[in-house]
Amino acid sequence: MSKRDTILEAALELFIKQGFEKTPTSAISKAAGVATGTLFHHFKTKEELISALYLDIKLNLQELLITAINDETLANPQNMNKRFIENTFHKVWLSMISWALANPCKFKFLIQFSDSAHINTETRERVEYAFSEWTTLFEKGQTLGIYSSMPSDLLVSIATNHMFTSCEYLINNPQLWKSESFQQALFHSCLSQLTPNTPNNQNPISTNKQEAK
Amino acid sequence: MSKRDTILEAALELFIKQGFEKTPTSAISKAAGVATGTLFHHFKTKEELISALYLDIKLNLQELLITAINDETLANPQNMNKRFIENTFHKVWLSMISWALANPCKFKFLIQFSDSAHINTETRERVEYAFSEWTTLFEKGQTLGIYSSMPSDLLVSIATNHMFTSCEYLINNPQLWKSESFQQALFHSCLSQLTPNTPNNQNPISTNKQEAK
DNA sequence: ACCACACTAGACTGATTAGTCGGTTAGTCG
DNA sequence: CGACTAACCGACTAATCAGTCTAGTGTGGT
Repeated sequence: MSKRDTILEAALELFIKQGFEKTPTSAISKAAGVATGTLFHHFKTKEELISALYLDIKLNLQELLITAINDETLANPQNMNKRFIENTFHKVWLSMISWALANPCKFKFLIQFSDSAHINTETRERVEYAFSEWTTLFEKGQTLGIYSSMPSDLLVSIATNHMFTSCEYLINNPQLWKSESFQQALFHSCLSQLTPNTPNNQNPISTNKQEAK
Repeated sequence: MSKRDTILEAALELFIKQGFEKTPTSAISKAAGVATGTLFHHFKTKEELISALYLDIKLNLQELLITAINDETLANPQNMNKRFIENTFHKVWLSMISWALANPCKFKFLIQFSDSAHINTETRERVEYAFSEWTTLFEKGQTLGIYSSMPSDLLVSIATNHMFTSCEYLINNPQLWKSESFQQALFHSCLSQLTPNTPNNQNPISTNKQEAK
């Protein structure tokens, strides 16, 4: 592994344990087993190191989610139907949680520092483009009536945050993920917050399926 | 207003704008219009200032939510029925959002720093007791079958995060809150993610799989 | 008038830390 | 080989910042 990656890895671990402030660059280089000079050879400033780490992680995740969306799109060319949207959404959901469970440190980093003032706007913007595909998916779903008519960016936030919450919980309780019925319940929870407020799912007595359109 | 409060207010504003690290105590005292000595007279260390600010804000919010729960409890002595749970939940939800809209800075502070390593465990624990009432409410709802049977602490996390997400969105789009139908849709969204997975609103993806466990 | 005390002030200091610099090593290519 | 370059090293420095110290100030009690 390159020294650059070793430094990033050491930084990630220290940052989520102590935060940016309480992690001097000296501690990072020491943990990575390199000299201060090496660290500053690869990253001009501490801020650049933080940005690089953020980008590394965020791009890694975004690529995964984009892949999930595109795979589904390719598998289903006439992609404006209900079934397609539902499948894609489920696939993204699954990718997200699997990634978090496989990369708990990276996930924690995002949770802890996505809102942080240390990540500057420019860095953040270099990565947000991926959300457009995600937003498009919701807007398609809205025109088909399977999602609530609230603003689509709100739907995106709600869905994303539900996933984040789920991931956080699963990292602390990984055994739950083995249960098929739990997975279903969790996905149902995520999905149902996006569905419109129809009489149907407000009143459990009715047995009619909703066949909108 | 006491100098102590002036300092806390200035600190709050600077912290959410720049983060803890980039806000030296000198900047805080300057913004508050007091001398360094005064700041350190009221707070022994910078850390203590941060903790005090966190506690101030968090206790303020917790008290509000507890009040919302208790008011409802007093108004409805035989409190084990479905209607009561629903009303209480709605009241808490409303209190939370109203508070965030009325105190956007405090709200942002919580969002940004609740997970931060700067808030030590001890400080955090001094405040978490309030969640027990909240958890109890969900457990009652579960025994009545109106909430999903997922772990109750997961339900609490999911509900809380939904509210936080909603608040964040509303702070940036306050005009939406004026619409009665939007409020209803948003509340429906928050509530429905907690409801059990009945055949009625079950998602089609899981229907072809074995449900028994 | 006088004291006691909580509060205020801001220059100062010791410690820490981001980042530099001059020099060494390791790899590459003609 | 020899010349060039990128990666690496760690002692050093300039700057910053948390927290101290000493010296007031205003107020209320006696």
